[in-house]
This record gives sequence, C-alpha cells and structure tokens, in this order.
Amino acid sequence: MPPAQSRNSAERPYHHGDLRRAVLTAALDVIAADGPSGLSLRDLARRAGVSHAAPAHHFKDRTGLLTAIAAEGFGLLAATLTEASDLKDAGVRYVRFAREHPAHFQVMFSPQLLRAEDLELTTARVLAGDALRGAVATVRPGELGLDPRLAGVAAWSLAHGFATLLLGHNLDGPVGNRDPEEVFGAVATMLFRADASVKDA
Amino acid sequence: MPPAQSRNSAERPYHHGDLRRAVLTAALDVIAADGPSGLSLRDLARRAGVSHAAPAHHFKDRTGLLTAIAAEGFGLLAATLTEASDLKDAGVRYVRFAREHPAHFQVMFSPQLLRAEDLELTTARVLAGDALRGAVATVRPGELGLDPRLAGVAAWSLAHGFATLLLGHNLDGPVGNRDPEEVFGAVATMLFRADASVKDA
DNA sequence: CTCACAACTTGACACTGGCTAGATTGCCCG
DNA sequence: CGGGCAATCTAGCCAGTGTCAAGTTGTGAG
Repeated sequence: MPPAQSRNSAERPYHHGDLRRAVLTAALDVIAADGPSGLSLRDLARRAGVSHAAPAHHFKDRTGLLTAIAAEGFGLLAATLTEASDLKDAGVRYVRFAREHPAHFQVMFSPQLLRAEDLELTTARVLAGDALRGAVATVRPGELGLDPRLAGVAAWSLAHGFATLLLGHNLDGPVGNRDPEEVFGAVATMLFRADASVKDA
Repeated sequence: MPPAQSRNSAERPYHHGDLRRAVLTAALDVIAADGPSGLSLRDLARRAGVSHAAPAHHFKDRTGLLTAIAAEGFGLLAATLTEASDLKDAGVRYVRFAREHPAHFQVMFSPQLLRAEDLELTTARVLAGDALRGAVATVRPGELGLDPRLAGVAAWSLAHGFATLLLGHNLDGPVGNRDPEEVFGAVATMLFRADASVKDA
C-alpha cells in the first residue's frame, strides 16, 4: 500500500526539513510555559510530529538540547549587546532580551542543566561576555569615579536582577502596567547618573 | 523473629523522630548540588533511611516539598532582613542569605515548581516583602532624590542579580578570592552613594 | 490500660522517559 | 543512474517515579 501519509492536512515528507529547528522552538515553548523541568525529548517529538527517537539525532540527549539552547541564547544576547550605544542602552537591551527570549534566558543561567565543557556554549558565552565588557567600556574612565571592574559587576547585577525578577513576576506590583524597559531605564539612570554627577559637580 | 533492627549502628526507631526535617535537609543538599530537576521523593527517602513512601506523608508530593522549602526560605529571609540596620546592610544580608541557603534561594524564585496558592508560602512571601520595604524605608525620603518605589526596585534588582550571578559562578572572575559580601558592599556604596551625594553637594 | 490515631513499611501497578538496534527512506554526489 | 550517507521510523528494553492499598508499630489521650 502507499505510505500512509495522510497524517495531517499538510504534506509530511519523510525528511522533516528542519527538525532541529522545530524541536528547538517546541522546547522553547515548553520551557517558557512550564520551566525546564517538564521537558522530555519524547514530548518534543510528539509536538513536532515525528517519532520519539528522532530528536536524539540532532541533540544527543536532554542535556545536549538544553546546551544548544543556552548557546543559541548567548549568541543572541551577544548580538544585541554588541549593538548597544552605551551602558544604559546595553542594560535595556539585556532586559528586552530576557523578555523576548525567556526560555533561553532561563536555561542560560541554569548551569546545572548544561554540558559546561561544550565548545559552542563556551565560545558563545565568551562572546557575550566580551560584548558586555565592551558596553561597560563606553563609560569614560573615571567619569563615575568608579573602578570599571566594579562598574561591570554593578551593571550586570542590576540588569540581571531586574530581568530575573521580572520574569518571575516579582515586579508586577512596582512596575504595574508601565513598560518594563522604561522602568529599567529610569532605575539605571537613577543609579548610574553619569550626566548628573558631571553637571552637578 | 525479632524485628530486623540491626540496620545501622545507630538505633533506628520505627518513628524516625523528625522525618520532615530530615527530608527537607536532604532535599536541600540535593538541590544545592544538582538543582531542583534531579529531585525525587524516593531518593530522599533513601537518603533519610526510610521507606520510599514515607516522605509523601509529610509533603504530599514533589511540588509540596518544594513549596515547603520556598516558604521556609522566605521566612528565613524575612528574619534576616528585619534585622538590617540600613539599606546597604539589607543588601549584604540578602547576598549572604543566598550564599548560606543556595537551595532555598533557587527554589524561592522558581515559581514554576511551586504551588503558588499555598498559604504558608504566600504569607511568608508577604513577610519578606514587608521586610524589604522596611529596609528601603530607612533611606530618608528625598535623600537620594529618588522615588522610593524605584529605589526599592533598584535595590532589590541589584542584590538579587548579584546573588544570582554569584551562585551561578558568573562572578568568579571579577570577584576573585575576595569576600563576595564585601564586593557587594562596594558595589552598593558606589551606586547608592547617599553620604557622598550629600557631602559633595 | 486500651484504644484510636499518626508515623512508617511493604508491595505492587501504571506510566514515562531515555536509550539502543536495526530497518527504511530519500537526497546528493559521482 | 547507482551507491552511500544522513535523516527518520519502529520496536523494545530498562530504570526510575509517583501513587495507592494494606499492613505494622509506637504514642499519647482519656
């Protein structure tokens, strides 16, 4: 008999076409909804409409999948941070990244779920780190009377904390219905008031 | 035959005594080491030296256990924040709490793992929130020329981000072998330079 | 003292998931 | 056009988990 290819209305060729991408996006959906805990390769296969063993071909195992997600996330983050005009803009972009890619963000900072020694992951992470340091470097040395090392930690902590709390719905009260990125901008300006300190001095 | 009670060198009475506590601490160990993903009631039972069904008696299920941990965490956090002398001290205490109770901290901010409507959890969370607002209120209004609402978000974000990144070993480079709490103190002073802005003006 | 209840145990069931092996399909290169 | 390789499928094994249903043991209240 002819191959039972009447599964869906859409044609379902033997080769999915881009199963890797399909599994990735399905995984992102699941993670964004239920967190990384409720993630199984079999479930993703179901969602993608392929057999349960197919995903393992692209990502060796669960950890491999999560590692790939994290690597992709650091790549995306690096890309947007590189385009930042100054430190505050970098912070806003950091927060925006977390909001637009909550699943990536969550996985990126859950080292216990990742294959730490993975090459793609480590290189992407370095890339993002460089981008962040680049943004910190846009602050003219001494402008804030601060150690650039400390300033980097401060900026990263502020943006990361804001983003994390935001995703955890811990800022729903204070932020209200305002645009989170705008609120973050206000916070950042308040603390890193470069202009103010210069003008006031 | 007499009950086979020669399991261990220690006496192992039928009633564990405080199994609830034992399971909790075992869970904290596991979480601190492998994250909340690799957590199973059966494993905890093994570690506590009891039968596999015993833990369910105290915590209905996995989610119940994690919820209990989160509630305990918020309680502990509230306690230490209440004793803070000022905002910076509260921040340092926040970071210290995260370092001393990494498992609690991790679970507290993973809402996807918790029973959100749990009473103990919500009350403990409110308590912690009040303590935090109390610390923010120690800043004399207008001293920093800032909206207290924003200041709260800023302080919380900074401390939370620092703590999170620290636990994820993302600050190993910048912090080096210095005391993390001291580094955080420096960061906080740099950004929230209340004295400086007053004296410099 | 006894009786009811809480803490715990044992055993079994149903499910899910990861992993492996071997067949099958289709694309692409020579 | 033919062969080889990568992608995918089918099938099944095994380990682990939560959960239920009875039993057993200790404890404390009356």
